[in-house]
Formats: sequence, C-alpha cells, structure tokens
Amino acid sequence: MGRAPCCDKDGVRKGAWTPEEDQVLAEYIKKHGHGSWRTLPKQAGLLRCGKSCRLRWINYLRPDIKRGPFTAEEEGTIIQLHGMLGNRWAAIASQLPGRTDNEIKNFWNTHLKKRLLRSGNSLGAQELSFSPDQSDVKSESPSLRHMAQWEKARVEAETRLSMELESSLLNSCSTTNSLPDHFLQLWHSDVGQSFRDITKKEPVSQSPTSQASSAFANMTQEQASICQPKLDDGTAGSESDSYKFLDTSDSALKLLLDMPDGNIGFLEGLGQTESFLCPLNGRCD
DNA sequence: AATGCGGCCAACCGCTGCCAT
DNA sequence: TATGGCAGCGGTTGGCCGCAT
Repeated sequence: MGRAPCCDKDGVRKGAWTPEEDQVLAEYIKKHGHGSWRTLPKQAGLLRCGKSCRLRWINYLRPDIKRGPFTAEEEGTIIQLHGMLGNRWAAIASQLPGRTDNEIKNFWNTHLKKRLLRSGNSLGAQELSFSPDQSDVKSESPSLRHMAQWEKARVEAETRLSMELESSLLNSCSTTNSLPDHFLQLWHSDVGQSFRDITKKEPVSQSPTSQASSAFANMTQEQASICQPKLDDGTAGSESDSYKFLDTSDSALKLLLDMPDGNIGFLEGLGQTESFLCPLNGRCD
C-alpha cells in the first residue's frame, strides 16, 4: 500500500512562504524544536504540510545558513566531492557548513556543470565522462565509478599516510601531528561513512595490511597514542561521525587501513591523472 | 516601452531507507 | 519477518528577474 500523501489535503497552503509564516515557523522551532515534522504545522498553527515546513526551515530559516555567493574554495570542494560522490547533494552539503543540499544542487546545475562542460578541463572531463581508455569503468554504473575514484583517492591517502608515519616515527612523531590529511578526514566523515556503507554491501576479501598499517603494527601502543594525528582545524564532518583518529583503537585502525585488495586491480585501468584531491589536500606541488 | 528569452532559485513531488510495531 | 509510517533525499517544476531585442 502506498503512503498517504501529506501535501494534497484541502486547506494546506502551497507555494511561496510569506514573512508571517516564516516568523511563525522560526519562532515555534526556536521554542520547541521541530520534533515531529508531521505534527509541527498543526501545533505551530501553520496551514502547511510538515514536509514543506521542514524544507523551509532547512533551506531558508535555519540560523546557521550561510548566505551569499560560493567561494572559490567551496566551488573546488563541490567539484571534488561531486567527482567522488555524484549527485549526493546531502553528503556534499555535509562538508560545506552553512550550505544546504538544495543550494549546492542548484549551484551545480546552474553554474558548475555548465562551466565544466564549457571549459572541458580535466576535472570536468573526468566528472562528466571518463576518458576513452577507461571504457571498462565508464561502462559501469555511476556508483561504481565513484567507488573507483574513492578507492583511488584512498590508496593515495594511505600512501601519504604511510610515508608520513614512517618519517614521523623516525622523527619522534614531530611532524605527523601537524599534517592532517584532508582525504582521511573526509574518509571518517559522513561522506566517507556513506561510501563505506556502499562497500560493505560488496563482498570484500580481507586484505593484508598495507604499508601504513605495517607502520602502525611496528609501533608500540604508546607510540601510537603519541603519534596519532590531530585534527585541529574543525572543518571535518560534523557531529559524531567526524574524524576521530585520536580515539583510534586497533579495530578502528583496521577499519581505516585495510583495503579491499580484490578491488584494487581495476584502479590501474583508471589512468593516473594528477591527484583529483589536490584542492582538498593542498599538496599538488 | 513592450516583449521574449534564458538563468536562477525556492519549493514541490515522489522515491528510498530507516525504524517501530 | 512483514508492514506501515516517517524523515530525508534527489529530481523536477514554475515563477521571478534581468537582459537583449
């Protein structure tokens, strides 16, 4: 049985919100929180459906909404994340504080997509269609393409992490603390979680430990606790899913470092363009 | 000044996944 | 385990606005 529609009842207003409605909704939520969206309109005295109220609050009335044009940095982040995640606007929005999925979706559709198409730059080309020599990947579903991209980025990040760890071990852990890896932040954020959720559904053979995990394996617990990189820029994913390297246990390290080697082979066919994460990790030199 | 056109964006629609029962 | 209700998500639409003619 289908669900009863929530927005086609008589007496339910549609269309643009009036300032009065905005005020009623905002004040109600400030006082009581949104609670159940379904019952909110009645309790707040609004002739709107719950969905409409939710959307209005999330996209317009929320106090932490960031207004104004997207910065170049935000643009770069959107492009990179879209390359990895596709049209998963909510996941992308979770990495851009103050921006809503709707806003990002509109911005992508009206600005970035066109710009990438026009410029035909490498990222745009990568995003909009894989190069001909990647036909195997191209023929796969978008989610597989994005998985491949995620995996590639992760392998690169692990390589970096491995090098950093080894050098940090040699240097008494003096450098690692100041080198948060943005990809790994992402990996441990909501976005990374959503990707891991996808890969969980795939039959993945347990991999041998990577170089990086070997580095950890050779550390004593004390060393590990001292050398855990710190996240101090506060930009990682929000709430509970954010980057928690400081709390890593052995199992968490395994989660981070074990890679499904059965899935790596296909990555070699991707063609090694310059790391598409450059704008994120800031190390393109 | 009037009209047409295209871009932008807020809001709606319908599907999906999660959770409670 | 199956079912139904809900919130959340992504795609789409429609109206407004600015610009060109």
